Amino acid sequence: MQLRNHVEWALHCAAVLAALPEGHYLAARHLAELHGVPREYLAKALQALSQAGLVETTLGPTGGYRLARAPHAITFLDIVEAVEGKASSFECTEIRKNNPCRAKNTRPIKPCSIAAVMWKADKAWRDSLRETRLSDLIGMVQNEVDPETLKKTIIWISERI
Amino acid sequence: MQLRNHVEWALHCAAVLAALPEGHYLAARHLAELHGVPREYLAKALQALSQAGLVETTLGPTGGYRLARAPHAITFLDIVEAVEGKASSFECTEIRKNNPCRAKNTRPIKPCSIAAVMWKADKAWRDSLRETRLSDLIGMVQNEVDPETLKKTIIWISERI
DNA sequence: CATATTACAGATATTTAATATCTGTAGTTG
DNA sequence: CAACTACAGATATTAAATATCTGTAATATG
Repeated sequence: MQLRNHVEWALHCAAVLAALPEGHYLAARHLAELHGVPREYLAKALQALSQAGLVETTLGPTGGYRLARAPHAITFLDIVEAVEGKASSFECTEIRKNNPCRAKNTRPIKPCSIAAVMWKADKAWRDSLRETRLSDLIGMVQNEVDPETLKKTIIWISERI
Repeated sequence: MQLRNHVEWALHCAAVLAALPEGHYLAARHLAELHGVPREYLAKALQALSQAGLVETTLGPTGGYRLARAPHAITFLDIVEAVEGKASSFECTEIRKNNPCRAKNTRPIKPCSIAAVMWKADKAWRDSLRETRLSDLIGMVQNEVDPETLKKTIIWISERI
């Protein structure tokens, strides 16, 4: 069970957008170059964020993406669900109804307790993702990169917005 | 992000094995028929349980599978990890190192805080799965199926062990 | 107004993983 | 010995992830 790389890309892009000066847009082209990922494919992930209402876009030169809400109002879960979907990681296919001992016209089966356990775990995963907001990230990310690179990156971005 | 159907099958099979009378084996063929899934493919999931040491097997007629430990000593996580692996649902590909502003010989990057959040959520998922044991299931499953089917199923199994 | 640039939807191709089956081998029971 | 089992490994099929391409409409700038 692996999350798509879109999730990783979208999270890193969102972290960058969260640090962007107020009102400016950053284009998909620059986000792709900054992270070293294919531009056209990253665009799909960004469009998913757009459809979920997490980012705003504008066209033309100086166009691109910016957050639609304040960083503290966007959680990891928002982003993960935008690109990966809201469906549970466990799908119950009701194999109980394949039991050869079960009469066809038996009354509807009660909820599957195995599925319930799996769904509870899925909920725990989502609850955990909901606990962290983009605003929590800003300090962390700036602290984990070396100062020289951080300085250059800020300049690099400022030249493209 | 979807778990493989092997997970669902393995959990239902384990629930059946947990209810088996002491010392008896149930063959993959019967587990497949009971759940209405392809025998050869289910066998792969059962073999994964065997390799993880969760079930014991024996060959020949009357051969098959039984739990290697008491139901209270086997958790959902044991079974999920046996068939799905222990790798985290989030893989960090370190796209930070693709930053064009970063000098090649920069000292090793500190742990990625985005990955840390994702791994924490993965841990929350696993912690939740570890909370439920096969022994917890026995009562639940017997309560969710109608009495007539349950009775017939117990007989059906008893004729095959 | 003209040009360059953008997001975006949709189609298409490629690669990888999931699903499924088949074959042969070795051990077990009666 | 005959029938049955688990199991490893090879192979085939199907679906999903990954990646690219094309055309369209909107926007800023000169």
